[in-house]
Amino acid sequence: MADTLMGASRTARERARAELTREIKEEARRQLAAGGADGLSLRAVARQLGMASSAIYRYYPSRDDLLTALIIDAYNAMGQAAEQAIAAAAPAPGGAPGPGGGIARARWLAACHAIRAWALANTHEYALIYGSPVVGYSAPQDTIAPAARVPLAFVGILRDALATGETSAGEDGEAAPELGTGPLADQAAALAAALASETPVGPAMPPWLLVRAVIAWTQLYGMLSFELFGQFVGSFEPADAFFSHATAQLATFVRLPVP
Amino acid sequence: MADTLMGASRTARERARAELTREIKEEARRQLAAGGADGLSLRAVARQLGMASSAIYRYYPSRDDLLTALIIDAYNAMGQAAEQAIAAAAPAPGGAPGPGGGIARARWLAACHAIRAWALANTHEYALIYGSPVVGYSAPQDTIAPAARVPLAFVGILRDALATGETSAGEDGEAAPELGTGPLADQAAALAAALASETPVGPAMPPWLLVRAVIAWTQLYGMLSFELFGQFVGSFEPADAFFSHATAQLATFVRLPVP
DNA sequence: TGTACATCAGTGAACGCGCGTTCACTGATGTAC
DNA sequence: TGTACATCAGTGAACGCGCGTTCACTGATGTAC
Repeated sequence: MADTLMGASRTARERARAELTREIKEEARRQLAAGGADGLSLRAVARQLGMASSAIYRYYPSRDDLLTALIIDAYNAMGQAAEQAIAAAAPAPGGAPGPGGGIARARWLAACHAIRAWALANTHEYALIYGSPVVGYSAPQDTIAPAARVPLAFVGILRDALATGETSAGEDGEAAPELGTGPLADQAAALAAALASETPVGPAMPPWLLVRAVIAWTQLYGMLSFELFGQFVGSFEPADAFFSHATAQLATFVRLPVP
Repeated sequence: MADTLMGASRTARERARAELTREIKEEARRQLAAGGADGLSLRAVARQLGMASSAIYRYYPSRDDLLTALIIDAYNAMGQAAEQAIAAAAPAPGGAPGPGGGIARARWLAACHAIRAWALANTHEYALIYGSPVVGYSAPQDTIAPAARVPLAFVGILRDALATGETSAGEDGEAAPELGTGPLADQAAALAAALASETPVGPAMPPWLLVRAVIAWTQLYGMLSFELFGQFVGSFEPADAFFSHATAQLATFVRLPVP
């Protein structure tokens, strides 16, 4: 009976295949960290694993497929880092979150710092997903859901804040005119509608706040890229203090006030 | 006597050398635009120019030197685009600029849009200088002055605005505490001092405004990279409206108010 | 439980490609007398 | 102005390298009776 466990004992072949698939990807990630996306070579991976280079093709039909797997993993790892930080920032031991505790702000800042920590620890994986595109490679559909994890996590924080009333941004028309009418207002409204229909629970994001969130997101990304790609050398390096300062301002910018 | 002109008639050899050096660089830039930095090959350049691949080495001692030349050119081209836009935004037909005309803001916005236009028109050159670093290449000293042109142009706008009184940010201590004390305040003060000693004329940049300028600069860069590297696909693409909106907010953020 | 056949992981040789860089050389351009 | 020598651009062959991918094959693992 011990044989019929969960699937832990699928055939030996299947277990070996799963394990090798993982090992190949891990070795590939190691080479990515060493030499960037262009330094990743199937032959070198095979060599390191002590197998013939042609054997790799039993697991990944081409180099691009291996790259895609790494890209998806990178998006997911970054997304997970953000999500875990968000969860840890507000343990929510049961019951509704307190109304004025600044929980959303804490979550926001925690997510920003977790993303930076992940990026600093995984420079080349970060470059793989947010750096200049790899020439001759076009990302398949499978990457878009993982790529959306981080943005969605940020949006989630804001929607929760609207739901708990931590931010009152949704109600009055006060800041709405900042968008005016025009293409941007249309794009933002369309995106807000798409978000609302995907996860219909809770309050909808007002379009203008969505735009602010995207601004914050590009800002975060710009800072990380500057730091990782060496544009801060000689000015704000190390960038810890600058990053903390800027993210705090960003949190306020997306209407998550200091408690 | 017509022979002794400016230098237009250095020896035939020297003229030929200068011309070929330029042609090699131009062909290299063409290949860069086609295939990115990794698609740039000395052999392909030579082929296109109808010469032996070894001949390139009479002009550039190695592939890295050619890359460096392209990088410096890219920084300079982008810097020039910004500077020209700034100059054009305020023709200054003589006499002191009017006190409350919003000239500095116009300059700021013009610079942002000029930079975006340049980046959109020269995607791969942009990626070369602001994308993920080329593996195995480390930028020599010669690149740092050209790289500073754009940031210095932005700082110049702000200093002019302080000088003309278009922004009164320098006088009161109002916003100063936003930095507090700590590493960031120190870094900003050091950078402000370095800037002041480089170009001693005019008012010094208050450190907190300098930090805001850097935030704006990272934001601008983040938006451009998102747009160019395809992260806006399906949301704010085309990004014209978003960009205009965000840069307008940034101008206000660095204390260049709407007129 | 034991045998016959099908599946599939892994091999090793090969194809065809392109690259950066070096080197001894030829022949044209420049310079000094 | 004319000759003798030095400089230097450009050649073509070669070195040594690594890559992605294909293909016919061997041998182990799984499956059906």
